[in-house]
Amino acid sequence: MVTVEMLAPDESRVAVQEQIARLAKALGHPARLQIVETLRRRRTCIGCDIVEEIGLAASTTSEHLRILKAAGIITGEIERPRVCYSLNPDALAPLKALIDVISTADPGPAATGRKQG
Amino acid sequence: MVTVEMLAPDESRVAVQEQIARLAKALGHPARLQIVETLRRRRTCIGCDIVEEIGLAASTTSEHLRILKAAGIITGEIERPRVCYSLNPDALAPLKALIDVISTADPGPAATGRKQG
DNA sequence: TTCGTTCTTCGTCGAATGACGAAATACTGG
DNA sequence: CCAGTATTTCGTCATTCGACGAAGAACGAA
Repeated sequence: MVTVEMLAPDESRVAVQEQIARLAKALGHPARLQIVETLRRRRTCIGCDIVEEIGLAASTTSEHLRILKAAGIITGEIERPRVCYSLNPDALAPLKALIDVISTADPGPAATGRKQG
Repeated sequence: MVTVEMLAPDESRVAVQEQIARLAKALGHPARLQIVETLRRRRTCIGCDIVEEIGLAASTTSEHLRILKAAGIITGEIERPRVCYSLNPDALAPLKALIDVISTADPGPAATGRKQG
C-alpha cells in the first residue's frame, strides 16, 4: 500500500498535496457531488440528463462538468451530438490515500498521544 | 457497512451531500492540507508552530485553521495564551464513505459497464 | 442548405475566497 | 502596571467562483 508521504522526497510531496487539493476542491460543491452521485447510480453514460437532474442552467452544469473533468474525476466521451460522461474512480486514489491515513490515525511514536475526548 | 444513500430517504441525502461538500471544500486548499499533514505527523498539539510550518502570515493561517475547525476536521483546545490543535479523524467519515463507494465502483447490472482502459 | 439538438464558450454580475498588516484580546512575567 | 507572546478579528484588496442568458460550434435529419 502506498501512502502519501512515502513516495515523496520533499518537492513532489507538494505536488501531491496540490493534486489532492484539486480533487478535494472539485468535490467541494453540492452540485458537483450530485453529478458524481448521479454518474455512480446510473453507471451509464449521460448527456443532458444531468442538466435536468441537478436543476441548474445548462451552461452552469457544463462548467461543473468541466471542473470535474479537469480534476480527472470524470471522463467525457464525445458521441455527437451528445457527450457521454463516466466516473473515473481511480482518479480519487490520492485523496482516498490521505483520508485513509488520517482515518486509521496510525498511532506510532506519539508525542502527546491524545486526539480527542 | 453504511453507505451514503442507504440512510437517506431523500431530503437528508441533500444534507449529507452538503456536509460532504463542506468537508471536501475545507480540504481543497494546499495550505490546509499542509496543516492537516503537519497535525498528522506531529500528533502533538501545536500552536504558532503551524504558522512557521506553512509560511503564511499568522492571520492567514488563523483563517485556515478556522475553516478546518468549522468543518470539524480539527479541534482547537485553548491553553492560554496558546491554542492546541488536533486532528479529528472521525469528522472525515462521510467523505471517506463516498470515496470508498466510488473507488470500489461496485459493478452490478451494468448498462455500458466501461469505466476506462 | 437549413433546422434541430446538444453542448461549450463568452460576457456579466454579485458573492465568496485568500492574502496581508494593523489592532484587539488574553494571559505570563517582570 | 507595563511589556511580551500567541492568537483572533477587522478592514482592505485582488482574484476566483458560481450563476445566468446569449451566442457559437458540431453534427444528424430533412
